[in-house]
Amino acid sequence: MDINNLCLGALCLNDASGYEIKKMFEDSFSHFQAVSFGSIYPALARLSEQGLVSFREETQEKRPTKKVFSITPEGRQHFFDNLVATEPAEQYRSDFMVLMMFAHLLPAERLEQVLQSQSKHVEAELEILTGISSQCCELTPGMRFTLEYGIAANTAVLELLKQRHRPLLKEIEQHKQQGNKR
Amino acid sequence: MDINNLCLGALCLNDASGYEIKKMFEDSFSHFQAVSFGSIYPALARLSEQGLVSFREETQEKRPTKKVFSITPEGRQHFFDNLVATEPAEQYRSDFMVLMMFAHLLPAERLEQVLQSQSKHVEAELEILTGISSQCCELTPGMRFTLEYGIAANTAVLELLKQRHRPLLKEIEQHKQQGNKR
DNA sequence: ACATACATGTAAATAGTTACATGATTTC
DNA sequence: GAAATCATGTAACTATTTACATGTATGT
Repeated sequence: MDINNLCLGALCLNDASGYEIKKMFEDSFSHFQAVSFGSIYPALARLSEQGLVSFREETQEKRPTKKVFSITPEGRQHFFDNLVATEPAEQYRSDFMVLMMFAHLLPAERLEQVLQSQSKHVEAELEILTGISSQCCELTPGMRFTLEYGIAANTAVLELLKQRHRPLLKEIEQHKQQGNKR
Repeated sequence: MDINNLCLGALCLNDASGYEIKKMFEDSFSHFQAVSFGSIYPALARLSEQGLVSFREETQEKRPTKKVFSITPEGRQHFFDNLVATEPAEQYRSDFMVLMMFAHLLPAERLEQVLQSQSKHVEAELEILTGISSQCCELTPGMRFTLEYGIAANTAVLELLKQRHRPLLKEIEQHKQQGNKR
């Protein structure tokens, strides 16, 4: 799903400025989609040209004037058509996994750091997800499901990380010594 | 981790041609790193220029001649330095999650398809991972860990998908009707 | 005084993918 | 006769990020 449709999706939920869309993404979508100002603003300009969104300028006291975008009926239809045609593809890119593939080349202290850092990262993710889940009551069932999904995956890998942390370090040290002997 | 270092990593495990590196990636790394011929061949050319890999041409009967690359001691050092400095970052991009965020906009049949397709996808992934795990005995402990990690995550979400599939469809239909009444 | 939050936007750089070009051999 | 596997490589395209440019207000 590209940035244009992601912006339309965000505007389906609420009217918002480019800046606010970025925040919406950081809060709700950041776990599975990335966006930056450099892609949001050009996308909103394109969508506006195509008549898929409209905007009004809102002057604020003590804050810069902002452009608040609304999705138009055509925009809604466009988003809907695209959504229905979107295949549920996924991709997971992980340098952590690459590091583990080559764990036998890493110094023991570095490996220790890597595992610790990964655990912290997964724990933090888990806290954010459970936080949203408990704080927000106005979520759609689908949104609630995305949270459950993230919690399930992260809980499982966190348990694995805790269980296997120490044994793994030992196994890898043993493996290194076997390699040296031969 | 960029394509240059990924190629060095592959060549750390075995001498290989560009074509074979692609296959190695498809077999072992595809779950967490993507590569294509369009990036591998230029990368090998660059690495060769920099003296980080060397190659010999191997003529084969009934097969095209291939360039078999080997990592040089400098290449090994370069890979090692980069590996130690690599932060264990991760990113997960998912159109499935986007679809679920907007599940209340999807027709019931399409939502059904999406959930089914996701389950199939996770099941397939799980089969591949358990297959590698049981067939290969010569894996390093780190490599074995990456398999365990993938299996843990996929098992957890598959269970969730199975458990929540039917109830979720109902909840979303209810939510749609509530929205219409208001 | 410095960082962060608010707010919009552009341009260069990056890093890849997709498609193309070429061609033998084997399997269905 | 078509599709898949083996094999290398280039070039155009795409989509994005990063950095820059500009400015106010608030908190530390």
